[in-house]
Amino acid sequence: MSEELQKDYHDELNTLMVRRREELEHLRAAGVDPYPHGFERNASAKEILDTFKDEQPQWIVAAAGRIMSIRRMGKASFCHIQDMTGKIQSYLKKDDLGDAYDHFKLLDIGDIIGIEGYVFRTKMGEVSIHAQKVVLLSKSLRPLPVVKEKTDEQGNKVTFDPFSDKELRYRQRYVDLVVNPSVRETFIKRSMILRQMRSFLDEKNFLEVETPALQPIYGGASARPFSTHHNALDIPLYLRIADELYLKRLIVGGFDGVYEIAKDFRNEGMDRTHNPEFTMMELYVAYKDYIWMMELVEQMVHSIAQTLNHSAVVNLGENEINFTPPWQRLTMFGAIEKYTGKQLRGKNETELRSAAKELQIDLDPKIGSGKIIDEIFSVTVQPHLIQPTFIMDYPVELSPLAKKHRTEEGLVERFEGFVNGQEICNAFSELNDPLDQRARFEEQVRLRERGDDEAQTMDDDFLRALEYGMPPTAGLGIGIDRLVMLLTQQDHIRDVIFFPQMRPEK
RNA sequence: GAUCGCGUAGCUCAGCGGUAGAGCAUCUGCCUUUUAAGCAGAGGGUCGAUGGUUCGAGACCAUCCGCGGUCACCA
Repeated sequence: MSEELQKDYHDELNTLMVRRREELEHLRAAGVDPYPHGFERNASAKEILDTFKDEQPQWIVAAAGRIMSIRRMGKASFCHIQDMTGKIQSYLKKDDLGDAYDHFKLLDIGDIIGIEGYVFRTKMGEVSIHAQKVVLLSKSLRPLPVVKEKTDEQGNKVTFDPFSDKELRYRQRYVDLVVNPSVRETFIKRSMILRQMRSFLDEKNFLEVETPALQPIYGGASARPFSTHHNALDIPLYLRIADELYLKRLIVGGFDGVYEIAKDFRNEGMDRTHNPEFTMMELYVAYKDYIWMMELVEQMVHSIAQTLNHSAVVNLGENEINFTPPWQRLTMFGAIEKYTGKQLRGKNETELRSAAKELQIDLDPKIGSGKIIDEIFSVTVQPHLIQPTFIMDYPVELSPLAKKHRTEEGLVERFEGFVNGQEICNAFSELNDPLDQRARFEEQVRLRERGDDEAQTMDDDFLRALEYGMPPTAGLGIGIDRLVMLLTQQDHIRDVIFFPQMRPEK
């Protein structure tokens, strides 16, 4: 490295990084382009390992990837390179490579190289590439965490010094992905889940659409929004907390089935199951109701599980979860009765409060009867809902956008799906009576005035749309991140989001 | 937001008042089928930051920053 460069970097770079910059200069001096423009590959690590047969004629492959380990033995070396499909070993010999072998000696773990050679099996039995050409494709200037693996006598993989610092893993997800193969697998599964969901919905001829993420009036859920400002219009705007009201406008507009997979944003706390931005799938289908929607959810989730694992069963800790339809169906009041012995249907607020007290549930004195029932439900019932279960028919106060129950006074046609004690979807027969909807909004406005800052706001344009007439419609929302957590056995939302929200560094 | 815990070499960690340590990685030498390669040697740190206590602080105290767990709010 030139003295100037060294001086420039000396204060801020550790010796490992200075060292790599020096190697870069040596390679350039030797006429090696450390950042060439491409490399023609014809095999992946996995293909080579899966298809190699010892008795086959010589098979020349060209593979590329990141160097993950090097074992140098004087005039010959072994290294492992890793591509998207896995790792493959390569054997490099001075006799075969000449000058290129000397250049190889300047390479490090983390560099990206291309290797051409024939596939063989080493004395120790590992399928490897006997290199005839090696070319540097990208010189790495930062040391990669070195994670070593060994296979013990029982055939189990033992990992040494895993890259495990959570802060580093999330801030530098690119490193996490390079070094922790299971992380890469989880995100590949996330993609497969989304792909299967789309193909399931597309096959039913539902139309994938896009609606505004920047909204002058936010609605469709009970949550606090992020707010921002549009300079040219000089108006406040909100990041959407849900797509619901826009998608229903599209049903008014004459589409029979629309869905959107999009980010929603909610300005609330973060924990195991909450990230401020998260992915939601919402689906609306004209001329259908919530009973129809339950069957669709069962089928869809089952088809996703099946595609992902070739099985309807997912192992989650001690539980074996079976997604095979039909799922258990319970009404909300029926479920509470099943797990507490108490029948709360038709009880007034005072009676509900005393029931809660008997169950040793502390309640906020401000909340009304709907929320009291919800609270009792989530404490006494929800943890028991391990196998996929639909809970149906919620109190009207909890659901200002859902249609009144066709027979049960005071309830709405709504269901939530629960798996492993967690909610995975929310759906209802959509409220399409414009006068009823206006009254529900007015009730929400009253709640807001009483200090409930999560109550929904009046949306006059949405009401205008309903006044033109919306067909009977079934609607559904599925939190994609939580579904992915379930199907990939991750217990933190951060582990299914590539770049979870973090405080900025420094 | 409240509360508890953590922050030491590139990575994973030990040290808990008395000269900053280990393994891997890195560098030098030897080594042409190794695989946590091996053998011999070497370098590498404002111990998260700032104040304080002390003859002396990585360690004790205070404040701040970052991360994590739990609770609250929520999907």
